[in-house]
Amino acid sequence: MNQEVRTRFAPSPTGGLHLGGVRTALFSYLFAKKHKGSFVLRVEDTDQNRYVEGAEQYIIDCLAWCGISPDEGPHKPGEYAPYRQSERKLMYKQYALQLVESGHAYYAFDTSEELEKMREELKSEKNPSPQYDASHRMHMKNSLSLLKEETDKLLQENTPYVIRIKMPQNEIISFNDMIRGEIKNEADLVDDKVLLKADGMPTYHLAVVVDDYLMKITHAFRGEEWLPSAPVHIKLWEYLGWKESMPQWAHLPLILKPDGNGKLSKRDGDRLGFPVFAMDWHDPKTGDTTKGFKELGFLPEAFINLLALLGWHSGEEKELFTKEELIAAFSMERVHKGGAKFDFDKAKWFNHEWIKKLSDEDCAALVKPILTTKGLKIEDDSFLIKAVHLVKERCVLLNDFYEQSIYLFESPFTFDLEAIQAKWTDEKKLFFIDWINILESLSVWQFSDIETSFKNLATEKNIKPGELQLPFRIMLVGAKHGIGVFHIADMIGKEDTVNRMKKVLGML
RNA sequence: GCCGCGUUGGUCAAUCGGUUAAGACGCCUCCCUUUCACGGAGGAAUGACGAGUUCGACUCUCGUACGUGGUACCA
Repeated sequence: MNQEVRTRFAPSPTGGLHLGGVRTALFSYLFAKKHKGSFVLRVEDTDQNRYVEGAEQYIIDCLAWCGISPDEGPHKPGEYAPYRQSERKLMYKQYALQLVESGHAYYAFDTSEELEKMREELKSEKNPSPQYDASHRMHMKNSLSLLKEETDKLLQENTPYVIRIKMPQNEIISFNDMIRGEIKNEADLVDDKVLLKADGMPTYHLAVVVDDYLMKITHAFRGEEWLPSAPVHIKLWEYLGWKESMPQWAHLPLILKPDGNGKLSKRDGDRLGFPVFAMDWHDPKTGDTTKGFKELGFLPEAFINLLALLGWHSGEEKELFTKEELIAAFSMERVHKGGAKFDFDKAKWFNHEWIKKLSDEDCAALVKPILTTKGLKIEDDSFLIKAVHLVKERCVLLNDFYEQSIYLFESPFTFDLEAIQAKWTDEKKLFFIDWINILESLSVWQFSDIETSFKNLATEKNIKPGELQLPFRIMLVGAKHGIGVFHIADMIGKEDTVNRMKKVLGML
């Protein structure tokens, strides 16, 4: 069977897009592209209580930023539209009813109070979470326990109901996971999950099966947290008569918090000072903004690169991959089973490497808006490109370019005079006075002439050039950091160089 | 509680029965640079535990421990 590979990313639009979500999307994308297939975005908005305004567009924006845009989705309808589950509401009901008719599902009329009462009464130390399953369903109010006339009457009276799957008894449900191999579950241990809610919306369980079938999904990737409900989905595929078309499942390992154990949450990011969302998320309900990798100064190339290496490994020593290289190298056999702790230091290392790989021109284009919003005036793009070239290797995040290059654009306001005064002498002062005269007489202002005149004069005055470089640096930068001093002088020009020198000389 | 999944240095990880158990991040030392980085050279640091299979086990099997996920009319 040479059918086209189709994978999907199916998030629910309830808030910011988590690292783990992006990685699931990334792996689905890489797998699809590796096999020349399609990657679909399906919005799982079946819980109307959790719907958050703007979250869907935000997800689309995040994927676009990462460079893993879906081939089909609500924003780009293909032949399986609509891609929003709320808009497919009516389709699900017919399948739920089909299941009732074939005896694999049933109506349940229990109110939430009754369910709660059942759980409360059955709860014991040995069984802290009683389930709605074969052992109890005949004691509940449903079309299995009720007479047919009673059920019909309730339905005619428009009594609210849900449709639940009737899980089989004495059966081992097994399936093959692409990452974990054969997974077995005892059907008796799985409860009769709700398929169709009282509001007519499907639950995830029904919707994921129906949509994966209708959208011809061939490989379904999702987080490990779905493993326990997989048997329900397997039975659904079977009961609906679609078993031959069931996608291959892959349950991805979790991304864990760096300290301790457990799933990485937004709270961990806040606590430990790093983002968890791909891009800034503005919560319309609380008005809060949560920082994203993009706004912190990450490159999308670095972001997907680091995510790909969290749970997957090529087997070779190479760690830096472009998206195309990831597509070429990706394989499910090399995806890990165990969860990976997120390491922000390593994440920053990836970004640093990617910044160094970026061309000066491309880098400058990304840096320009950052510098201008922080108040720097950039009149000349070629100057910016030169500046970027000079400071690039010391910037880990795009935002670092501001403090690493500000002295190329503006004169410093504060000076670390102590650093000069510690070893200051009259001879050194005379040196700078004489050197200013020489610099002012230079007809051409260029790196090599500046450096040569500096060294020649130092030799002439019998002072070690190194002893003079630190004071010179403080005059130009204000502090003990930055690129080579003669490069700075070259960049800021004769007038500015001399002015900065005179200003500090006057302070000593 | 029950069920599922997992477990190689601090972290990411290679190894698909035989190696001195790679490499990267981070950390430490030194060199380069009289700034800060980059770069270079070194260093410390790993198979949860117990059985079994085998000539031989990090690799296979079982058990234990630990961790984690699930146990909703949320996904």
